[in-house]
Amino acid sequence: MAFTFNISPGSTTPIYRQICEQIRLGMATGKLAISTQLPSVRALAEELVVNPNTVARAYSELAREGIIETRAGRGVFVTQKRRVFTPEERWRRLEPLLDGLMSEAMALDYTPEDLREVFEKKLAVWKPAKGNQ
Amino acid sequence: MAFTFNISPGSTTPIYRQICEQIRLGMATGKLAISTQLPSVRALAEELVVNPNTVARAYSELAREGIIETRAGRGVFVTQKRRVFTPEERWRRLEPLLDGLMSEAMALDYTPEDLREVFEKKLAVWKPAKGNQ
Amino acid sequence: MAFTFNISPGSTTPIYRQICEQIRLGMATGKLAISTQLPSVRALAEELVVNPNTVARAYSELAREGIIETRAGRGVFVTQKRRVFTPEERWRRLEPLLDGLMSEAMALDYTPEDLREVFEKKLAVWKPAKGNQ
Amino acid sequence: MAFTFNISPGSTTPIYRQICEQIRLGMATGKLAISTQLPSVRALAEELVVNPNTVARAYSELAREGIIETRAGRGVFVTQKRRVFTPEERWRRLEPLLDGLMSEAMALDYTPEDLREVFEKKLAVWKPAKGNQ
DNA sequence: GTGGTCTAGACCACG
DNA sequence: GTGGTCTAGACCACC
Repeated sequence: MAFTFNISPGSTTPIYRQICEQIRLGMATGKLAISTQLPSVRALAEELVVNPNTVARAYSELAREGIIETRAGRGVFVTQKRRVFTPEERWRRLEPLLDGLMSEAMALDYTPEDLREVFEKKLAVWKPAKGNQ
Repeated sequence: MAFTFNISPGSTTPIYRQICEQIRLGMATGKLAISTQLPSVRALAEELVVNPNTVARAYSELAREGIIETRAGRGVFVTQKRRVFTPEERWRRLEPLLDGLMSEAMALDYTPEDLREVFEKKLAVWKPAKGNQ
Repeated sequence: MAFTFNISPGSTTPIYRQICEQIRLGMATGKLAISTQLPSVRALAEELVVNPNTVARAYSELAREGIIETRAGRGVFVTQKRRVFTPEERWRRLEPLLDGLMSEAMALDYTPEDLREVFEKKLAVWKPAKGNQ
Repeated sequence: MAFTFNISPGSTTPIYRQICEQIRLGMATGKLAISTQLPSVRALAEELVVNPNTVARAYSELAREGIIETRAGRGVFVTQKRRVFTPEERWRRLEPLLDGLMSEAMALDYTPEDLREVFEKKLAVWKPAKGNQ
């Protein structure tokens, strides 16, 4: 499998979250199909040169969301995604990120138009996800 | 009172950051005009039932962004926004928030269309900022 | 030890700022190379006999300037310097220091020639910075 | 007398210090000759729209340095400047400002050449002082 | 009265 | 172990 991870240890976002994002992005873009096997915690940790605990945390996060499944003794696999949040729960989680984005954008003097532009650009990267869900 | 704050101490986003966001939103929507005096550190701390240091931190953050001005012994004032950061730095600060938003939205099963919709709704709230700066 | 700090708690300049200056000087003179790890907040606090918060404040100041990088759980590292501020902002921050210097020098009866001499002497100490950034 | 003050209340440098600087600069450039009478505390406070205490503090600072003299019931006058500091004392006061300047300049990514240039420019403004001391 | 700095010590997220 | 956040309360400079 040709899936490669891209982690920047110096970023402000935690490494375990970056790993989560990479896997979600991989699924979204179709690079990680359902039932694909992911590298083991140990293997991925070695590949990314990070602490195995960090990888384990990322996997457990994804497992809690039903995105991946660890089958005892067999490995970690991408699974059909289940919808586990209520609409209220989803909004409760998303809204602060949206507020944070707007607030920071305003502080940085982005115009609404500029912000929309970069938003759409980013969205285009994620969009291929749709067909896969 | 002309401006009321709304803080949730249990949130994952730090209190000082929530204060920053509230003030930026107030400015963006025109509720806080230029040269308006903000509540004193101690007064706001009492109102929000938080430590004065927490408020002070929020204020100093905003001051560094050039959004407010603190005059020793006189108080804190809303000021004409200055452009402080280079374009590269602005993007460097905004992009991770955008990535985080996309990633979380996808994890929550938002479709790109849903996400765009809530984005535009939020943007409309902030947009009045433009004419006021 | 590769780098020693020199703090005077009785000075008019805040301790956290003295720490910043020491580190910037270290980098400027090449004693602190890029990707060098700095002492941990707690370790440096103990060494200087100051409160950990004071050290943390100095570090966060430098991080905001793009001079160092703090990686959660791993430590603080010297980083490649980024240009963070707009030219206007840079001058806005430098000019008052220059004015203060001139004013104080004149109050102390320094002649322009004397002042230039000590200026050049100090500049020579900092100058090695250039090749290192 | 045509001497006018120029105070910015929003600056980071305290107002009383700005007043001191203005008067020193006035003397330096010859606009305030020896024996010139300065405005009274009350009058200057009104002119600058600041607290009279602030003006009083500036005057007392200058008086302590022997730059001005308040003659009971007659007013405040510019006087021959006396040298009141030992060489060590002078250096002890000047050096931290010089260090702060260098450190900030380095943090802002000024090259030594750039810094020298703006230093010389500022010095040129102060230079006329020489003939007057 | 105002904000700025510092200390002391707690809790949490991250690796 | 690391840094980030918050609280509590002190002292000082400024107005």
